[in-house]
Amino acid sequence: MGDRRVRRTHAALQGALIRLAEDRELSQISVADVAGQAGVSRSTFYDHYRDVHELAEAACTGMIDELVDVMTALGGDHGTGDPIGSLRTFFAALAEHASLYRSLLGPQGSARVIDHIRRRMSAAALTRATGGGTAAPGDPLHVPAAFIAGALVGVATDWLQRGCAHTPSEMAELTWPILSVCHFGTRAPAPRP
Amino acid sequence: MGDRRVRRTHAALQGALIRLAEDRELSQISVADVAGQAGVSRSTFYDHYRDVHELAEAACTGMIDELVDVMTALGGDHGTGDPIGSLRTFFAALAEHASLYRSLLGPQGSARVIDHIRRRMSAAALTRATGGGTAAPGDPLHVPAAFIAGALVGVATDWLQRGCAHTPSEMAELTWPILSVCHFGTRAPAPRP
DNA sequence: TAGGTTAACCGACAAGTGTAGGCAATGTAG
DNA sequence: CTACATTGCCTACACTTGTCGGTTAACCTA
Repeated sequence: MGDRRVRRTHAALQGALIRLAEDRELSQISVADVAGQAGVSRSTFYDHYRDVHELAEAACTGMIDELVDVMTALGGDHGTGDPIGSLRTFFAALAEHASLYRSLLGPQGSARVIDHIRRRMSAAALTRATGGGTAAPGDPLHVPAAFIAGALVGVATDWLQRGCAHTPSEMAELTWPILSVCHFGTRAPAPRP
Repeated sequence: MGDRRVRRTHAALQGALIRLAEDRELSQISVADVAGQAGVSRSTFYDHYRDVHELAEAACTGMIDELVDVMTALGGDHGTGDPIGSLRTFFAALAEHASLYRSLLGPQGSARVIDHIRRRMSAAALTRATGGGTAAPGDPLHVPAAFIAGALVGVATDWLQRGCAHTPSEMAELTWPILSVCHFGTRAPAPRP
């Protein structure tokens, strides 16, 4: 199990895609491009991934931990931790590879990657909301989790598409006032009459 | 101007795509499929649209008015109107063409369509926030607009992917408590100390 | 209705996609 | 170290994609 050749090929393909997606739109990257950049034959690509989108999903799983962490680090109602600092880390991680994320999340990007990132962030928020426990498939807590995850993905995408007009710190300061009032850390949010 | 043939071909292609996307994933729909279903030659397709994603974007622009309207209809801080009713309309419009929207917004969907819907909803929210005026490119109000738009797209996508487990009314009731506290109708949101 | 305009179709082309079978090199287990 | 299993590569194939000119027919305007 865990053949060394497989790990090498996976790393080569994922690295090649990341490199290419930094100066080109994802839709303009062909399987042949990736295989060539990775020094791997085209048929080998298909031995591991079905298409470019599947590779992109695999490639970003190793990159988005910093993005997902923001969901668990956010204090929510409890006021613990440093939520603005977490948000700054979130936006800084995006800025670190701005052109890459713009290529993946923008209009020419991949619905698969967008869905994957949103899903992981939503799952993290849900885990936090249930206090580490697991939620039933029809649990209403899925709604606030998807709400927050989608909101942050939306803000991030909008920010990247505008060329990162604000600094990560400014974005954190602008986002927190809205996010803080979205009670997503409690099981029974109290409706406002 | 406005050649009748062009309108007919556009309608035929958009209708064909909508029909096909209702029982197949968007990624499994080829240009030849759409052209055949529309009774149009393949080269004619390329005379009007660059690829399936561009057609999908055009096809949904005529469908998402009900989705966009929720942004302007939401009362926000003013408490005017019937926000829960607007949200119900929003989710009901999604449910009306559930399999189509699932095909467009899901992992096998189109980043172009996702981005387009989010952008239009964000623009509507921004217009409402500025009271009908126009916002500068770097205006901080872009952040809450993108926040709300992304949140609703996220909730909608999550709901569709779970097979619409709740009714539109339930979704409206679940979404409103979170959405209502996100002050997006005022120019100067008051930060919480 | 007669005219020029232009959309739609056709055929063909290079390039990319996805799949299959066979072969050589590498890795792992014994 | 040896033997077996697996990986990666090569070749080849049918198919799709995106783009050309050139032709026919429909459309708008006057």
